[in-house]
Amino acid sequence: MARVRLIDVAELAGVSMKTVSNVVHKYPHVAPALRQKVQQAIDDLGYKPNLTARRLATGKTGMIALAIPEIDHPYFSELSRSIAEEASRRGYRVIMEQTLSETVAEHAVLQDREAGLVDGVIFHPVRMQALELAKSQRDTPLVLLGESAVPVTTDHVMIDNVAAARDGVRHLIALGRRRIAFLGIVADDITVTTNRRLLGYQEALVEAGIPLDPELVLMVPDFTPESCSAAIQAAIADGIKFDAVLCREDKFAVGALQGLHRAGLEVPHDVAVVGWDDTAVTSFTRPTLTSISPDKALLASTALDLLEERMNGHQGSGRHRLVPHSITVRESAPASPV
Amino acid sequence: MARVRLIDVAELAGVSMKTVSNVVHKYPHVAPALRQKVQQAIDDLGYKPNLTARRLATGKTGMIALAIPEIDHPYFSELSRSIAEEASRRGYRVIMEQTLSETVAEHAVLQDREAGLVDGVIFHPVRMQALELAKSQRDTPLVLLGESAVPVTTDHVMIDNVAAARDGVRHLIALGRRRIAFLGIVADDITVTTNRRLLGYQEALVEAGIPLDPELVLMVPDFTPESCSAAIQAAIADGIKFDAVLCREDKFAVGALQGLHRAGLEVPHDVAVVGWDDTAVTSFTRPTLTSISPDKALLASTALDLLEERMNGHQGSGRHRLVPHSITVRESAPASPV
DNA sequence: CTGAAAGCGCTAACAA
DNA sequence: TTGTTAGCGCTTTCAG
Repeated sequence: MARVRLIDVAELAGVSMKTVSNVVHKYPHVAPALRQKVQQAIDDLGYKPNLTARRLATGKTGMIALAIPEIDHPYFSELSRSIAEEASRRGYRVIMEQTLSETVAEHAVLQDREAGLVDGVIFHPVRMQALELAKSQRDTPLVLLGESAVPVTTDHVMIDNVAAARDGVRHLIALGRRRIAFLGIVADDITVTTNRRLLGYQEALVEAGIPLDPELVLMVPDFTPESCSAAIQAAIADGIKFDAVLCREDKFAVGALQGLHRAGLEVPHDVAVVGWDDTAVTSFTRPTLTSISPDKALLASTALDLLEERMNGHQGSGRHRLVPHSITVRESAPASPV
Repeated sequence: MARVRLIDVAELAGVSMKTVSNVVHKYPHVAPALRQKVQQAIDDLGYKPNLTARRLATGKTGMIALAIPEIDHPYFSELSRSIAEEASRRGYRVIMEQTLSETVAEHAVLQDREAGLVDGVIFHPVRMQALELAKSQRDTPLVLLGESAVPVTTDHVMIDNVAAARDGVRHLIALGRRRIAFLGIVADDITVTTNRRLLGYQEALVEAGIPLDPELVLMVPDFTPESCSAAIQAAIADGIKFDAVLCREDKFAVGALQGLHRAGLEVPHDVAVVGWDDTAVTSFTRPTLTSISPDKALLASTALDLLEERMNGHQGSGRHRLVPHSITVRESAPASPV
């Protein structure tokens, strides 16, 4: 069954392509009789416009690319959902690009691999540096997410990680905790994100007059909950005392919870735990997890706002938007002292 | 900065478009000197082929659509990752289509694929019936996932849900459990999937000579863990006795674990729990979750195998592939009796 | 309000 | 081995 084209419809209806096109686009000024006839022909033939051809003609693809490290990481899958919904609300389709945090894959995103494929790109880099990003010549609009790289030249959306970490620690301090650990620094992966969060953690401590204790900044070999659990247990075995843990992401907090449980400590009674990202896993754990919560929906819509402006020709220099965060209180670090 | 086109490169290099095209496509029979010169021009101009134009000319889009209910459901996000990786390995990009389990959105998936946007579609329906799917006009290859609708006319990949449920129950029986509950039937949402799993559950019971007890088939109002927790607690409050629960998905099992804990029961000692899908959450819970594990990677590659064959012109009738499953044993239902 | 025709950028058959 | 050119299917001036 060969595809039916615009011109086939035109012939059947005995009109020109333009008229068919007008009907397809619901252009108002078409004689009712003609519209009728054309619509009939469209239905009879089962005509569907070829989007690729339309794109070539208009220059707009109606698609955006979303490039993230991992589709199945809780934070990114939730963020993807927000972005996908927001995009579809605005009439865009989204093509998924998974970088797996690999440098080559991230470069590929910037190489305009999507040349002419998408109208714009939303990219959450983790490896690329601001400088590299700034240097890359692109002609497809780009909006950056996250804080790994913040080149002044490019539009960017993120939460204030320093402030958020500070808020998390303040919450813990309000609970009466003084020995607050930070989990964790991933070996060989000192990302900007981690640094920002660590900085906020330290600021809040200093602000409260609590001396910084380097041994409270825990190291982990990788990003798995298991490693975090082991790190917590090791710290306890080493005699390091702490009554709270601020975790750099929910999965770390999951590991912390497990490690604490195995060590025979009770959360939040003995140790309070705060996660980060407020993903669905926060309600899967025991106890449920208090977590720092970036406003993902707003993040998505802000990113799309900026991107759409660029796609519509906005030419100014890089804009930077801070999206609000909050802290969702659950059992692992309740609202008031236990 | 206007986009640079093939013809611009050709002019700069002083050759024809065809030669440039040959270089771009790494066609071997090009005089080295020319290749050199053309490559130079490409680099100087920063030429990137316009994929949309290429598509119009070739008729291949190099893209497939992946239509799933929810991007951020653990099972679907993990499946998406497998599919995205497999697709990219084969040179396809994937565009994400989220149906949110809505009938209109599912119909849109089938309309869309007529639009020349993608070369093929992988679709996990939950609302559409086999009949509707079978009726739909098709000129874009389609592969179905899941068991909601299994029209004989369409390629299809799934696991044997009846057998998998049977295996789950057998595992529980081997643990010495006799009062095995099924969680759960979602009100107003009697899907085929649930039915298959329920059937396997019943078969295994019958096979073991355990009488079926309708009150052990638990109802839940919706898909949240909270509702499952409540359902479990309500059952216990009603005096229903059980020593094991087979759950129709991991999130239900998470809820079961919470409900059991709140009711003061210990897992697996008092009640053993088996989840379904073997998603990452299985290791986030306490205790960790034994779960029925579909081979997601194989599911992804099988779906792409079928789809690629169709895209390459295969015309036979619908093929149905069963992908193996296993049961990943963790703490909630260990390998041997406790 | 409708028709004719010139692109959009690339591919591929056919020539040279 | 390289050049020419006719499409791919739709949009969009510009006439009529």
